[in-house]
Amino acid sequence: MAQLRARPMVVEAVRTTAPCAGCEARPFSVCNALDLRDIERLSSLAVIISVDAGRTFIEEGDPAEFFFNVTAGTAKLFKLLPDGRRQITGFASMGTFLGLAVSSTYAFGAEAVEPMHICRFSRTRLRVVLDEFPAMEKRLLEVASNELVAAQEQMLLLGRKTARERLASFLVSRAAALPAQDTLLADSPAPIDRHGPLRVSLPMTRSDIADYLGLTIETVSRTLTRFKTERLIEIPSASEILIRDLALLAGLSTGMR
Amino acid sequence: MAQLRARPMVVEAVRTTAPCAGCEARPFSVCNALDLRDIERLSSLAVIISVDAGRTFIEEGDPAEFFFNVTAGTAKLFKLLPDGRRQITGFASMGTFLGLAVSSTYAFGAEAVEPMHICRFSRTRLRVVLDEFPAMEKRLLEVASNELVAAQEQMLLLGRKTARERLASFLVSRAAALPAQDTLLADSPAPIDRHGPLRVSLPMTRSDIADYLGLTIETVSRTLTRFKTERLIEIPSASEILIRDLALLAGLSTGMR
DNA sequence: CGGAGAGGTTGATCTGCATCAAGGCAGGAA
DNA sequence: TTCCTGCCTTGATGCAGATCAACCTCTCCG
Repeated sequence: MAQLRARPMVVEAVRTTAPCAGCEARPFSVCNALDLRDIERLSSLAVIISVDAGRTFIEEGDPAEFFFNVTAGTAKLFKLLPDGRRQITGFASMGTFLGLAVSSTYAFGAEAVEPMHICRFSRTRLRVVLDEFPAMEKRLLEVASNELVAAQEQMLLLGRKTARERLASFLVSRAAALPAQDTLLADSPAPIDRHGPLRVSLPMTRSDIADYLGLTIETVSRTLTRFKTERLIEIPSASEILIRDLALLAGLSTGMR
Repeated sequence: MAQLRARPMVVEAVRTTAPCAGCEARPFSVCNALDLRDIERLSSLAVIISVDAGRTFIEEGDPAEFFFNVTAGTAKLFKLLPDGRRQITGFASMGTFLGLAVSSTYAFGAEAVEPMHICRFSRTRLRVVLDEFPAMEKRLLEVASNELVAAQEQMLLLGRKTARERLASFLVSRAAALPAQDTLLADSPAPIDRHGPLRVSLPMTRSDIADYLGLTIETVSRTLTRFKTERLIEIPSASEILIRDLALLAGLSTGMR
């Protein structure tokens, strides 16, 4: 259970001032609450940074100087125990807003699992702007509320579900998040109850999945293999899963058998 | 792991329109963001209800018609799996605001563990008022952010801590929450690092504690007994714990030994 | 092309906590 | 008082998932 991990240093490549107006992530993010004129104002505060895969860009306990908005790539958010045990509390992808804590230090760390682009704001300066734009503050409250609901769902998973149910839940939630990731054209309201095969990408390692689900690498691997032999999924490559019957998997995730 | 539970009906005793001005819970709640004039306005929307111990007043999945503000007593918030497994996601006491979800249905259930007084607002009507009082909306964002941090801490507990560490964490967090509960006089910033004995009350049952920590009743009982034999705590009664060395317990809660 | 290293899979064994089982204890009703 | 009834404790046993240990399979780089 206890495994120590290296702590990569926080280094970032600052790129340029942000062109919010043409931002691809805007439709998915809190920034969308503003109209074009206000976006201009926001733009002046934002700095876009690039983060390499494996790079830690938020260190738990460090002074919380910035807010972040993910515009490309995926990060894992995590908390550590002194002996190195790790709990991943979530994955952040395009449109995710980070750094909501009221405290003056970050309550969690964040590390890129894929190369990322991140929009960075000074906390103090964004706070001033937020007072001018109540629409954005309202949007942030919505985001926080949704994350709270997701967090409660994850507590149910971690506290009461079996390994099988955890993996099933994970795959189903990945599948549910899909349309926001690739179907930019269709404006359909998320085909969650689809039956046909569904391709899910897993940019994170088995170790990350294990630390997210409160399991070990071995149990994750074994359980996925078992799903495969049961014809619930296919595993074309380690980072890609094909769901053959989403409804069945969804049932499994809540303990139906 | 699977135990079915009875589902008590939702019945509430409506009392009267709320006198927010003299509300004892106000210093602890979001309402404190408003000045006396605005409080008057808020008062007109609030209805105070009494809830008996054991009564469910929020049913998971029901239409989310109300916001709630706890003014007295304690509630457990929980999510259920179809087979009856339960995860308690938190306890709500004086000052706690409930019902933040954006969704149109409640994402969790709530049941009183002690007799309660609750301040109830119509969601739609409060929303209108919130637009007028950005200070309160801002306060809600703070509350949500803090709960998010607490939720992440709980995920770490549920995903990665041992039974001993979970119980230690639970007792320590109960002790940390103490000053807000009984020390109204002193304005000290929470004596978390105290060493002397510290009295903690546990209004919830062992079953509730188990469902909050992702354990069984038996493990909770055994672990507390072990703490007692190790002279870390005393147990004058089942609903009361005396912490003999908070610092030691706090160390235990993060895996130090 | 080969070799190294990181990540993934599979098998054998162990163990912390769950499950099953039996009392104990305190408070309320008759 | 005695008898419930709900909650808690304690003991014996079982098992899901952790741990320990190979081995496989990529991918990258010389």
